[in-house]
Amino acid sequence: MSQTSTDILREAGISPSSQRVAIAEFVLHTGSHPSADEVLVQARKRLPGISVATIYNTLNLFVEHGLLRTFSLSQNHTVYDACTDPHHHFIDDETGRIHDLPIDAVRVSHDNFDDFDIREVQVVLRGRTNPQNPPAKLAK
Amino acid sequence: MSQTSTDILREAGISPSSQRVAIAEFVLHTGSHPSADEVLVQARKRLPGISVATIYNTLNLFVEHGLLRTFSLSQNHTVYDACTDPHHHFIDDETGRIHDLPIDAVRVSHDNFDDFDIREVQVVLRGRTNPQNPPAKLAK
DNA sequence: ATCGGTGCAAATTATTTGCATGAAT
DNA sequence: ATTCATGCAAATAATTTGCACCGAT
Repeated sequence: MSQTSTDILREAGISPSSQRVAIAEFVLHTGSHPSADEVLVQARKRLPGISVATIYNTLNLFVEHGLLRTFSLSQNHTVYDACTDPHHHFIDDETGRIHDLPIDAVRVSHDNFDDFDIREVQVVLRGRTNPQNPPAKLAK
Repeated sequence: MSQTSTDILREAGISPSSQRVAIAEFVLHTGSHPSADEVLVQARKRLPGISVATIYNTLNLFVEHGLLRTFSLSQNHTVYDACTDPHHHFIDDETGRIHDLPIDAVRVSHDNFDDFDIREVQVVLRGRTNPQNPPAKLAK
């Protein structure tokens, strides 16, 4: 980690309270796409008393300051994605797990629409994760 | 309308109770992408006493039987989309309104992934709706 | 009378609001 | 002493569960 969470928060213009650092420590450095609930569990490992409301408010704050992006999946799951390089997503139908795909693995082109000014293109691929992978990858 | 809601429900293997018909009547025929709440309002116009739980349970039932698809937008909004022809979506940043795009207005190609078996490709474009349209379209 | 299907009240889960506390001037 | 930021309890909104009722056998 080249920069501490505290530094990242300061640079984003957020004052680094202990609660915020506890949350940042996990959510800005995980490759997973955690829900608010998962963030709560991890943050409590560092700061046991932290409240649910603070998790939500802090995650919203991070989103407003561009440190995170929300990603709204099927019904009951809003998920947070650390804003690193742009990428696309694959969602496993069975487990719901989200995998990042390199941006250039998916190409999109579209017509010009008179009525729409397009700012962002979001591609979600869905399907199954193959059990019979290249064996090397299965090694544990 | 070539087929009544009752017929559609029967064909899908759902017995057409009055509540279900009241919901189907709106949600299977609207071009909009209503939330559960909007469905509630419309269904109550036909059947004033219908409960919120019935709306949710019925919408879930329709989804299971392939009559609807859910579409999960930013945080607090799950929305239902009648399963007609495949299409993509444009979401207005300001209003949150969803517009359908013809399927062939967007082209996607992607690498073959060893690990993933892709069943569905979902493209969401986001941005602003242009106020300065071809004037004809603005006429009211 | 029993059983499966239906609808809804109540319970649960997710998220936001508003206020109490503390730090900075 | 006043102001503003912060965190959290409580309120609200969204969704699911489980049971009571009704119609068919």
